[in-house]
Amino acid sequence: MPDIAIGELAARSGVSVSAIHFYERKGLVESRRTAGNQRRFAREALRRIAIIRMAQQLGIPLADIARMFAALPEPGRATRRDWQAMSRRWAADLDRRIALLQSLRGHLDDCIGCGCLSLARCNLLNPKDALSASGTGPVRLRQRNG
Amino acid sequence: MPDIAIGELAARSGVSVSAIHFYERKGLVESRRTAGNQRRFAREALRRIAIIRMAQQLGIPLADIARMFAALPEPGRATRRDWQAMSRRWAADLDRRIALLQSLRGHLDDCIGCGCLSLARCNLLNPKDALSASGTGPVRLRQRNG
DNA sequence: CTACAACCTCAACATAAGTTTAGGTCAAGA
DNA sequence: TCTTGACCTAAACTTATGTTGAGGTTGTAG
Repeated sequence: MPDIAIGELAARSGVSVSAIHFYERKGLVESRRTAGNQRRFAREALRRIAIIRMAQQLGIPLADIARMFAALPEPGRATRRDWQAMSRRWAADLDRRIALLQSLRGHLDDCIGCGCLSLARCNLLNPKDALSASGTGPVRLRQRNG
Repeated sequence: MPDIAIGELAARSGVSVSAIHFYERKGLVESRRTAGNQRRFAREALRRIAIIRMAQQLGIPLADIARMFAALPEPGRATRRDWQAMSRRWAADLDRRIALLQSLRGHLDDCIGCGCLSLARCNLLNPKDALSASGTGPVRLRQRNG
């Protein structure tokens, strides 16, 4: 099974052709060209796109994914260990997100209890408690900013 | 304590003046005007913005928040029960999100195990398993789409 | 009365992640 | 050979969530 055309890659990976063009422009996937200037993708591209989609579900922006990919060794030469490292980093990220959501969820229970009618009483809306030390207003969690 | 000017609202709520302008254009907050055409906000605006920020942390788009607000009774007449209903809906949403991330997290563990070198073996990357019945490619979860 | 900060509107710009459109090329079958 | 579908590029458009800037007004302190 040789390289595949973009249409097939799109069909197999579940993303649109235009999205693949876009990913290529962003350096997320690579292709070689046929004599007639058509793209041909190695099977690796299929995995890359799968990883892109997965990472997006985790809320990771394409730029970050691109950086991760860039940190891999030569294209096509990524070792099992490399992919594992990537997975581990994402797992850690995920854990952080889950923890944040769960903390928020806990506050929301308080909120349901108080009916949110009193700024003074509501734990979630009132920034004047322990959690607000890091900024103005009800800044409780601030995802991805560096 | 009467109505407050936009600068003070910004300072107290922790969002920028331009963001408040923007929220107003989107119908998320309301204001009356002074003789000199300056905005004056009721205290309710403070709570509204707190709620907006909270909801954003939950990943809820402004349009959804606007719809929630629109579903409330007359502005300023929202009852405790109304806010509770809103909180409960958001809590449910949060629960769904948390469940999704956790499922993803579980798959990621498999992925770390397999090193992601084999599309055939990796549970997360391979769409050909039970979870993929609902579309092309590795569509595993599809947040907010209706 | 004069400064100056805070306010106003409107329009343009920014970023992410693509999609759409327009105009042209390539490959394969009838 | 002709047609059709897959492919190519480039640029414009889209949605969300604001920020920035230009140019003008208000309100308050000295």
